[in-house]
Amino acid sequence: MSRIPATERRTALAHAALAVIGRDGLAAATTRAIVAEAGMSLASFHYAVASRDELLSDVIELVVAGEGTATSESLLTDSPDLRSTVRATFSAYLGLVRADPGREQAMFELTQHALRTPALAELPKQQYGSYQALAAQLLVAGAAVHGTSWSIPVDALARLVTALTDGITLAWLADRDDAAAETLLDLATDAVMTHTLNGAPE
Amino acid sequence: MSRIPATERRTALAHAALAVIGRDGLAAATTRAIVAEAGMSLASFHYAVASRDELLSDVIELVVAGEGTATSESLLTDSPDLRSTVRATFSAYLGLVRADPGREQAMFELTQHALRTPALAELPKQQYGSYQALAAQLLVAGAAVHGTSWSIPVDALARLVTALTDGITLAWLADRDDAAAETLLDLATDAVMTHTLNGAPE
DNA sequence: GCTTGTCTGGGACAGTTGACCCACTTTTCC
DNA sequence: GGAAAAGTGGGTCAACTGTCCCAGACAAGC
Repeated sequence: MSRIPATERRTALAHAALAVIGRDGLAAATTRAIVAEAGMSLASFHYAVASRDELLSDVIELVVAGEGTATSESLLTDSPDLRSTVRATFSAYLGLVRADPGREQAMFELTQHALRTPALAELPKQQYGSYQALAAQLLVAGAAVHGTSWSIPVDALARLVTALTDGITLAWLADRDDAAAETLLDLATDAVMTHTLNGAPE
Repeated sequence: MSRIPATERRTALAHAALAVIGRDGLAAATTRAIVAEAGMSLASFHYAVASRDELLSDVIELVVAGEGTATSESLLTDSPDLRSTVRATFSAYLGLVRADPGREQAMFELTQHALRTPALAELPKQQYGSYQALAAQLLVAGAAVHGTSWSIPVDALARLVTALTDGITLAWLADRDDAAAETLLDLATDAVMTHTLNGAPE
């Protein structure tokens, strides 16, 4: 193993941990599994980071910073009207979930674990703030493209969008029912489109 | 410890496990913690159940059977109109979450663990089927009381309601923002009311 | 060139966990 | 009443986990 400064090792470990969690789950992300994924020796772990929980904190910060979450570029499409845009964005998101279910499940597992761990209890708040900020950004951009705006505060609508995507994801993870998921995407689109300035859900 | 038949011990262990998971999380629900909660000796555990995962399977079946989930009686209220009923039911649900956050978190943890465990992988499908059936039941009952019905299949609407409640719960668990949760309840109500026969969301 | 500080590898340790074994007691049933 | 079955308790085991230690290798600065 070549010599790598501790700070670099730290971020490499966080990335490795995220990979392991996505593939095998949080419970399988032991210190040994993480260093194996990163190609390091076990001693490097505690040289770079004080404890496993501290590394998990780094992992969540990684998620908050946007990695692990989809970027707005990958979700925002150009469609003839706002309704199509919203629907296409929901659809693109579901596509990401279906392409890598483990990664999305990793987000839930990290949240649940952080909520149960006093030292990490503040992180889910940031995590969901990050999600909602992404949703808000997409909502503003989508409305702007089609020269419209929303009839209620974007923050409130962003929270709705985040709740919907979480719910859509959990339901699909549980039963993998593609048809039902598509129908739910339609309803989610309706729910958002109710709050356009012109008001008409059609 | 008095003598108890193995089948009774098995259900008692499942209830104890659910209590431990709700209080301390799934990771803390070790065989020793569970038997301590149930007031049994460790040997009784493996006499009543073959493995820890088998007991967790029982726990999820408990959830599917309705325990751990709110009953429709506790959620269905009588309100002057359908919109008020829907809104009050959402509100009652959020009240349950706020009263015992750990219990609702336990549901998520059980789902995530089951999804990662091949032997339990089928259970989340039943779990979410159970949630959606409860939602469908509430939707039908609510519409019937006010002499209306829904403009789309109840199953599809039930999936939307379940997705919304999951999303509302996760967001509240993460940031404990009561005001934002109330606003989100309004939007969730709008999303459901869009699909009444008369159509008007007002 | 040599000292100082940074990094690395292998090994070790204590604690916890799921599982299990065996001797014992209690119930059941003939 | 006695044999068979059912249930109980304590102790034990191997595996795994997070953490740490220490001897050595490398890089940087004087």
